[in-house]
Order: sequence, then structure tokens, then C-alpha cells
Amino acid sequence: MNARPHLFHLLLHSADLLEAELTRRLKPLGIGPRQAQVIDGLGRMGEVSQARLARAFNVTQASMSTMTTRLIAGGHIARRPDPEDTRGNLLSLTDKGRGLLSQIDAVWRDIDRFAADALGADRFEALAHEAGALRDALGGKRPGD
Amino acid sequence: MNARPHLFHLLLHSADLLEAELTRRLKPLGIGPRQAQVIDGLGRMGEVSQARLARAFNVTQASMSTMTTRLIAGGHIARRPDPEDTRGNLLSLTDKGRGLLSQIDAVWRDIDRFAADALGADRFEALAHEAGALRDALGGKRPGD
DNA sequence: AAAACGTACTTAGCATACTAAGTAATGTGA
DNA sequence: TCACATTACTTAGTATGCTAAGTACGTTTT
Repeated sequence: MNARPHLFHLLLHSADLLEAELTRRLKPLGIGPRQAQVIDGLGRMGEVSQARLARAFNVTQASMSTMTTRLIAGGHIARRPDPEDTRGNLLSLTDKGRGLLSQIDAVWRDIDRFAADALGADRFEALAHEAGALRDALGGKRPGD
Repeated sequence: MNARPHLFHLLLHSADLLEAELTRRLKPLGIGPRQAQVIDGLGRMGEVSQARLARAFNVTQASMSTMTTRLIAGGHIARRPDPEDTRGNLLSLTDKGRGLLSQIDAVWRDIDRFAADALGADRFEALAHEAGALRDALGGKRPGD
């Protein structure tokens, strides 16, 4: 039964599977996949406000608030009051967070290679290309602004 | 900066955006996207055990347990003891759950059309095709068994 | 300068997923 | 038939995301 599943089911399901794989591979580093993305982003963006980080990752400020709370608790990032704007803070990596950058990058490369191996490089390239187009069409921004 | 984001970022991000859109569209029905998938699956599978449902959707039994708890609380599905196996239950749609089937299906069609409009039918078709291939390569099963 | 509006952040409650751990019942093999 | 492995399910704890609601501060407008 179920000869032609709806198209978005395939997208959600394949993304779930890939995220699960990512979670497994990041386990030894003690962080989740989204935390890894934020650490990586902060590594490239330098010291930024939480609001800007939320925009860069296209999540709500509420979500980024809990995320940064977790990252601070884990000792990966630090917060200092923004001298220019008393409402906000500036976030940056701690030494511990910075120490994870190269390992995170290795996982990034591994997971891409893993998926490319599973699917074939051409097909995975095509998948990424179309996924990027969908993201842009739906209005998502990308980290790095 | 960030000239070439890693490929899986695009996949996760586009899936997030599409799921968010789906969540919005299902809000009036009072259910989340995964609940809708389970109701839909149950509509096609008939009366099945929770374990079988979990396998069909490629989630853990623990996840399906909380999911069915939610659906029962919402009055969408019902549970009766399996006469063949005292350990398990048999799950099936209630009238209320069954009443949602056509609306869920309409949302399914709408969201596919929405994405196809945003991206172009050919490209969305290609995206779905490659996503399906990745899912299969990563070992995911599909609802309906 | 006071009122209004907008922005930064937090907290609470809900939807989902996972792992780990525990209970119950089935099935199997000695 | 007794012991062990397997299977069905639940519960607790953690990771994430969202919306709604509230606080505090900055900016604009009268």
C-alpha cells in the first residue's frame, strides 16, 4: 500500500534520519547537532548578540535563549553585557567551545561524506542543491547572515 | 561569509521550514504534523499494535508511546487489549479521528502544492525523489510497511 | 519630556525525538 | 517445566522547536 507517499514526507523523513546520524556522531563531543551549528556559527561570526544569532539561524529568540542557556551551562560559550545596549549581551566562544571547532568541522565533513556514500555523490549534490533552493524559496536565511 | 554551507545543513533547514509551514496549516485541526501522519497511517492500516505503528514510522516504541498517549488524550484514537497478546494493545481511529482524514489529506495536498509553487514542480519532484533515495539508503521504512 | 512603539531576553507550556531503565508477558530451549 | 531471551509498553530525563506572555530598555513621536 501507500504507492506514492506525499513528497514532503520523504523530505522530513530523510532529514530526521540524517539528523539522527549526526546526533550519534556528535555524542562523543557532548553536544547536540544544533549546539554544534551554533558553536560553529559563533566561531565564524565572532562576538554577536543573541538576537543576531537567532536571526542568523532563523529560529525565534525564545529558542535561541534556551539554546544559549544550554551552551553556557556546558561551558562552550560565554556572555558579557553589551556596552552599547543594556538590553542585550554579547556572546562568544570560550576556550572549550573553540576547542571543539575542528572536531565539529570533521563531523560536518564526515556526515556529508557519509550521505554522499550512501546516495552517490551526484545525487547528494542534487539533493543539497534543491534543498537549498527550497530553503531560499521559503525565506530561510543562512548562518553568517 | 559562509560561501558553501555543508550539504546537510540545507537539508535540515529546508525540512524545518516545511515542517513549520505544516504545523501552521494543521493548527486549525488541533493536531501537530506527526500526529497527522499517524492518524493518516492508522486510517490506511486499520487496527494495529503500537509496536507495528512504531516500526511503520521508523520511530522508537518510546516515542510512539507518548505519541499515542497524546492522540488518545485528544480523542483521535482508541486502544483495546489485543486478544492474541496480553502485552499489547490494538490501536484504531475513533470517529473523531476518522473525521479528520479528509482534512489531513487536503493539507497534504496543499503543502505539496505550496512547496511545488515555491520551488517549481520539476525541482520539487527532483527534491522528493532524491530525499526518498536518501531515506532508503539510510534504512528508513515507510508507513504502510 | 511623556507616551508609544519596537527590540532584547526569559519563562512557561506544549510537540516531538532519543536513550536508558523498568515491568509484564511471550517464546524457546535444555 | 524452569530459566533466559525477546518483545510490548511506560516513564524519566534530555535536546530542540514554537507560541504566548511578561520585563526591561531603546527610539520616536508628539
